[in-house]
Amino acid sequence: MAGNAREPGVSVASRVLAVLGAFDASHDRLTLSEIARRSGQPLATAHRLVAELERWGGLTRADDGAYGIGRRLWDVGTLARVERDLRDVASPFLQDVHRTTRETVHLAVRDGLHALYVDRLVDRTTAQVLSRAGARLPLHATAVGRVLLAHAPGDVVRAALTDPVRVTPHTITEPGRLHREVAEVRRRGFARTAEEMTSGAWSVAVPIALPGGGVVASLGIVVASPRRDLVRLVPVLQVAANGIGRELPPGWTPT
Amino acid sequence: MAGNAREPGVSVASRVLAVLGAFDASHDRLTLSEIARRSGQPLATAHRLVAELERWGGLTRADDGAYGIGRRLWDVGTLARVERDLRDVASPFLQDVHRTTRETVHLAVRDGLHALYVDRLVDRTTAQVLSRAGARLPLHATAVGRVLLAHAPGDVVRAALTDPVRVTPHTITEPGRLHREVAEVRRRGFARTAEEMTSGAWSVAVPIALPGGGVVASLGIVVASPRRDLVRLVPVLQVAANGIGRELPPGWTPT
DNA sequence: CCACGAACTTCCACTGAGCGGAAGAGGCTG
DNA sequence: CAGCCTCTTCCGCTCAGTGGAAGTTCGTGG
Repeated sequence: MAGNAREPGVSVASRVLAVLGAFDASHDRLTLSEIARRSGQPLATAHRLVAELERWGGLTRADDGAYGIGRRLWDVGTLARVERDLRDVASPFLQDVHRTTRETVHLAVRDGLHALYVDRLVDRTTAQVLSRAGARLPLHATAVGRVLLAHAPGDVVRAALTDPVRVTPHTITEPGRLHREVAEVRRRGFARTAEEMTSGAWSVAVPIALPGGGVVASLGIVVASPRRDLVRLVPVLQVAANGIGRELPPGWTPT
Repeated sequence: MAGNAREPGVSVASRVLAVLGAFDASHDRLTLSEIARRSGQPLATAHRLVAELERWGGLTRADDGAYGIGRRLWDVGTLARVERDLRDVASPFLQDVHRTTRETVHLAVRDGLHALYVDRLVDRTTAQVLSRAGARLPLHATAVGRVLLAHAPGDVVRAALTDPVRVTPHTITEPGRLHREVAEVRRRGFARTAEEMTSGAWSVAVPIALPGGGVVASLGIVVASPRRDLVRLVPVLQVAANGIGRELPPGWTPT
């Protein structure tokens, strides 16, 4: 009489992926029950899948019973090709920028309606105000995001600027003003934000374009004080951005 | 009369994982047929799984039809906790070392019988002689590997030094000599290699230990010429390694 | 121009792998 | 020690998954 009312139409593969999807930047350690809840699966089902993933090395279980992403998935992820090309090419330039400015440097691409941070460089002394690599932040409230938006298709811009989230008291959320701001970014070639994503963080960013002209990523810098001369750093970023663009494989596209 | 002779005992989850397992450092782009072959599955089966993975964002398909690891898996991998803690803590120190020496810096942990490179910093100008982050190299032929070996359990040392692979003409492969070398590394606190893994690459490495004493990782530097004074860099590495060890969460362990 | 092969995509009916409710085990708390 | 939580194990029903085969697309060379 074992009960059974299996929800139909759900493939096993998608259940496995739902388990992985239960993890995100703010939930990188989950107990079995949390995984079950977040992936929308019965406990017993989650249990079986999690056990299998753990056996393979995709998940690891800590002493306290919580699961985390395992080494095996880490290194599979490492193989993601395009982000890797970009990171490899960009890495020395990020170091150059960091060396001359001593500030936090960010490299981001657009992923749908988010800025995806593919690399960053922080100073040991600097407060860890911002996103780790792999983080996704809204396009409208970050300098790199605005740059990416300024070079995105019209429908993406419209979607991103419809009902933008207020993140801090300084976040600009009026669509009209954001549209003007984005146009301005396109015109002058760099974006600027002041405490719109994180209190105590000011930022500038420039586009990274291929020699052909397509903008594929954005390079930004974040400082922890409202420096009047932040725009003076723009040329430094531009030199680095040009260098990165030139060294990327010709037809490079994100994803 | 659809034929059917399903191989029993193979779970769907393991099939999905087999697909992911088909990718590795030297096979980061695969066609459907290659995936099917490498994961040991019928083409139709691989096709279905791959399609589902692609829909989720775990794989991406390039214009030429080849599949690669997708963004979604990249960022799930990014969440792997422990390596991330280590990388986050170590990153500024790697930059310090790189800034003062201008040489390639490597951070590795032991994963079974391999040195797993969790981070690296290369100079733009330096020849890209070595491993990317995520690479696994043999323990016996790399400086970081020898350091890790010097602080590994006896059975690991024996396993690693049984029939060691010859990678270059300079690779030391006599087990006896390697055992003595490893003991020497443990005694003097750093390891040194000369073109044993890559021709034209010389290296030194030191252990990263927790305040409690356990060695959890290794920090190394690689140069492209046989500098007599390579050992002079050891103190720099040690300062950085001590700093990393101190900042790691108290009971930190790899994996 | 067509035959051939290789890689990919779609189809479909059979069947065992997966399902999940339930019960049991362990652990913490008041 | 009762109540509550999380985790683990069990098991018989059933539908999701399976994979051979046929169809499609593309490139090659005769």
